Amino acid sequence: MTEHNLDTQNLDLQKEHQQYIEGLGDWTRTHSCGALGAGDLKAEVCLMGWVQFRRDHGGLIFVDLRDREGLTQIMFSPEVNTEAHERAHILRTEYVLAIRGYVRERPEGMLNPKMKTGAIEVVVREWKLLNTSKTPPFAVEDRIEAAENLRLEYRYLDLRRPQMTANIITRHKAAQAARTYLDELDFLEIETPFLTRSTPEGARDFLVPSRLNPGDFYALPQSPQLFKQLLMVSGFERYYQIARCFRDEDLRADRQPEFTQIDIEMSFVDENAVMAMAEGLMARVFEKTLGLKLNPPFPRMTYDQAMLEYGVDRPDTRFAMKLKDVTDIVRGSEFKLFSSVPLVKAMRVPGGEKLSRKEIDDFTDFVKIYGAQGLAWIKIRPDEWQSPIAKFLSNKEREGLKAALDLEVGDIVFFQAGPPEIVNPALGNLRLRVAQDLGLIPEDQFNFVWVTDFPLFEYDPEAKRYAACHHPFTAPKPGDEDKMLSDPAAAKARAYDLVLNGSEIGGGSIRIHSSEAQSHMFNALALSREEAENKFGFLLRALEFGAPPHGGIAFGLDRLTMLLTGATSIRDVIAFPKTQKASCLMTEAPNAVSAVQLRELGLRLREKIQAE
RNA sequence: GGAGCAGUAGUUAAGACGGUUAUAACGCUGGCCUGUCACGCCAGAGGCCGAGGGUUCGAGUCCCUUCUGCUCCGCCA
Repeated sequence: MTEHNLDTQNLDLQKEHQQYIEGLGDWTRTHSCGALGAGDLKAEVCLMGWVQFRRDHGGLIFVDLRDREGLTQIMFSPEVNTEAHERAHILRTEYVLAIRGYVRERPEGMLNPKMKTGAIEVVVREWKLLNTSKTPPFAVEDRIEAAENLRLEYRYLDLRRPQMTANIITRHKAAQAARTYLDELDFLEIETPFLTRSTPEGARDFLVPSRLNPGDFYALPQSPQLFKQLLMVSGFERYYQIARCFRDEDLRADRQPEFTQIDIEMSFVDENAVMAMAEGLMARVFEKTLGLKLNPPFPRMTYDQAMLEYGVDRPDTRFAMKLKDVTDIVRGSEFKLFSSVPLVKAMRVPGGEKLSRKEIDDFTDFVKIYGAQGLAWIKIRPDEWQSPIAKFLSNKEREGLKAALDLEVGDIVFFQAGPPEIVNPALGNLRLRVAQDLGLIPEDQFNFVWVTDFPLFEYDPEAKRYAACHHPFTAPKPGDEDKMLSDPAAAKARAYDLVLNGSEIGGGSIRIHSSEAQSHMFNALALSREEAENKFGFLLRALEFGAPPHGGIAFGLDRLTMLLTGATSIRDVIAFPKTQKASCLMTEAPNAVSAVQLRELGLRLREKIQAE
């Protein structure tokens, strides 16, 4: 969109410089720009890379040459090669060079401690211009200021920035660590189809029209779930795949329409075996990417405990500030709200007494996002409890709260009262928000926790029926089979999520492996035999042919890489991500297609949208 | 489907109550410079103020519509 103006930056000059471009000839790169150090002194080297900065002093020219490994200062001096030095005046940012020269110690006092290779420099004997470059639309460096839409439009330049390069390399290392770990444990990497059958459960499918079957559609997989179970029936015993998955849902800072799972399935195992394997996998990934030693086994927490103490099913355990159910304590309170709702929970914030009215108002607005009506609070001061609701609280209620929450002078207590489906997310998310604002979350800490014993079903108030919480192939906890019909809300699943610093990075379950049990599940879901047959017939038939007990887990590689790199957006760990409207600013996908293409597919657009 | 934030030289931003020729820094171009490292100094070029409409004598500024990016709710088994 700014193409023309961008061209005016140095286009004429760059065109003029193109006459100096040469081929590689017989030159071979000997080192990367991040590799040279004091051990390479006097070595004759050949480097190739991009001009990061040039410092042209007229007499001497310094260039920081960049490749994916790092930066090395190279120096053009007329005393070494007059012609090479003279020609080097044309160098501009992002020009591509090959240089031959020798490594030397920098002169006394000229070391650059900020640079990994700051003790040395390469004196250029001869060089070739491999390519010129337009002036980039934003600086290719880490202290980035460019707006994200510009970065995404010129993604190939954004990826040249050392931080982005490092993120993609970390992602590679994580994937590679997973591959070698699983290979060592005799897992087989098996590909499953991208063009598959739409199963209108769960997320919205991306659909692909079939030219050979006019009117029919493939769906891109939301996950390889059914195929990996079928591979267990096939007897492969241990499968993994670093699998792309597709979901046509709205995007978030940690959600893209296509994302990558480390997808794993095992036969003849229970949940402990899957979890132990997963812990070893995490240990390997953290060792190979960050050089960090983890200490499995990871702590475990039931879903019920997570909801009680953290209000969310993915607790961030790097800090306390646990929620407390105080319903019974304030049951008879004169504060009408507290005595009339099903649930009252409280959260003590140590040192929160210093929060200003403005900050509390902001928190109040924050909980309203989650449907809360307001936010009650009490400041614990030496002389009094300062609060809009203090006057409603009896001495007995005060004593009860004090004991339950271990209240101390200087604290603030926040309350949420209402139905659990509002109280928990409101207070659980407020916990994170407050901790962030007050700096209570320790950085550089990796706290894993398994969340187990998820409910098997959740009630869908719109459809007025129970739906599978995980997916309908998840096995119930032993002993809960009867509850599936008699008390669905109480039935627990053999499902587990791995949570790291409040992010769900993996989840899985032990599956149903008998067709009777699977029929029982469909019964509980009020799915008729015909519906079940229509949607999952192939799986049901497969279960009738000797399916082994099996279960598995899938890790979100993107989210995992976010945590490994400290990236705040999933887009920063994906080479070519989509915007919030699911478009690619670089390729301008999605785009209109020609009338011919539509005709071949037997499709007609409802609203006439002319394709170019 | 909904809420919020943002959009002004290539980039990042400033722009008091609506009032002369829209600022700055970085980048870019030219010149000078043999130890810089985000080199420095001097000079210069560079603008559809996201788009469309309205109010007004007059709009970057006020109003309406719309587009784009970001964050969030819903959604994501």
